[in-house]
Amino acid sequence: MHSAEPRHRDRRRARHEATKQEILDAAWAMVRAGGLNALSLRALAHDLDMEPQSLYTYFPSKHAVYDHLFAAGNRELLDRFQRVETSDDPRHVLGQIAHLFVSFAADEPARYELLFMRTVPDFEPSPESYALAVDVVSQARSALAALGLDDDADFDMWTALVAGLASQQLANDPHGDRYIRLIDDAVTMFADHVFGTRVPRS
Amino acid sequence: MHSAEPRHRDRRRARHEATKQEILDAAWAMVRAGGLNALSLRALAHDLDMEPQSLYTYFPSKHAVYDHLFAAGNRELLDRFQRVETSDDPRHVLGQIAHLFVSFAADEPARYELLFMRTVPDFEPSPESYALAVDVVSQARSALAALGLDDDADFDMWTALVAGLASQQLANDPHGDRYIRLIDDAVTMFADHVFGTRVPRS
DNA sequence: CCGGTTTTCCTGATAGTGTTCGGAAAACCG
DNA sequence: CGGTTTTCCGAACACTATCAGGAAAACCGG
Repeated sequence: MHSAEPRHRDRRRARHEATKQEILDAAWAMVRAGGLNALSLRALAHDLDMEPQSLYTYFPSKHAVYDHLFAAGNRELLDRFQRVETSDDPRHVLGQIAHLFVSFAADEPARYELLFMRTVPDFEPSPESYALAVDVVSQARSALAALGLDDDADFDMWTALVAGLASQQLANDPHGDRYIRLIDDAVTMFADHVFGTRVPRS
Repeated sequence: MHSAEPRHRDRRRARHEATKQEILDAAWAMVRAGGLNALSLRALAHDLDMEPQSLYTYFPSKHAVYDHLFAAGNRELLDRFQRVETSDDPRHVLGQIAHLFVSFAADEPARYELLFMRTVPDFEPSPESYALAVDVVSQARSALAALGLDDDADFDMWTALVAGLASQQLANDPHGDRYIRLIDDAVTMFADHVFGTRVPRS
């Protein structure tokens, strides 16, 4: 079984993909430094010692760059999901997921905003990238289903709670842990609710 | 006790404020129709049959327009807060607040985004407008305190929960009620948690 | 009604954005 | 070396917010 394409194509593609990655790296750096909307093709080209128009050799538009960042972000999140340890204690699993998610947000606010808030005007992910986002959701959904939570309402409640903690953390205390430290309590609250346990308060 | 300023000043100010309001109305319409970032000074001026530069007679910048919308939004929200009925049942009060807030978001997504998400690049409210936003928060805080919830952690948990419901509603089902119908359940969950009640599930 | 003051408005220009076109330059490989 | 493909850039377009200066208009006291 051999490739139908000549090898020099591969090498060209390799170079192409290489500089494409350079552009994406520079884009990440720019976005990390100045926020999602600080991404400018002119500044990006300047950082890479080229003219802005040259970027169009690698990406058909600025939104396409965002789209790649979007896809990469979802892959990273999906990857972290895979690392969740299974456990007999549902609360332990829920706690891991919540921490995973809020940490993902706090680690790089811009990335979280790109994936979950509509911070970039008019940006919509491509079908392929959107599929990754759907994967993330279904991953979470099946993780909860494995705990016996197969009701849609329970899932929606869970996502609202966790997303609420994440976005409040970013908005009100981006460098602190004001909402992060509420996570365990939130997990308890949610678990008590869906599993039905007595909750006397000290 | 008479005014120190001559009357013609008042009349000029009146006209000034009148067209200022016209601009804001047109801005609301534009934002309502096409989202927060659809606000363009050129289009705005066109709608009002004037040149874009003339707008600068009434607002020093585009952000100043946003700022007025921001302030008006906060006043509206504050107003709705005032309408909350007092009750012996804390859950009833919490339910009202939650519904109030999520409805406020669902009624006009753009307004909610302006107040609570950072959808407009580089926009920051003026000190006066920000003071209104602080008022909203302290209003909510004292409403919860009146129910015996004077712990900061409880308040943060509450805002995270409600904000999570609101933002998920806007993001995933803007024209439906997928998260709105979870509100009562969310209130129960929160109340059970903070007040410590038994919650067996059917 | 007139004259001076104030307010409003527009013409023209600046600097910035993403993007398209067309051709030159460079890289590549048989 | 020759021909093909890929990469790059100069010029230009359409759009954005905004600034400067002067003309037009509104206003009001005399």
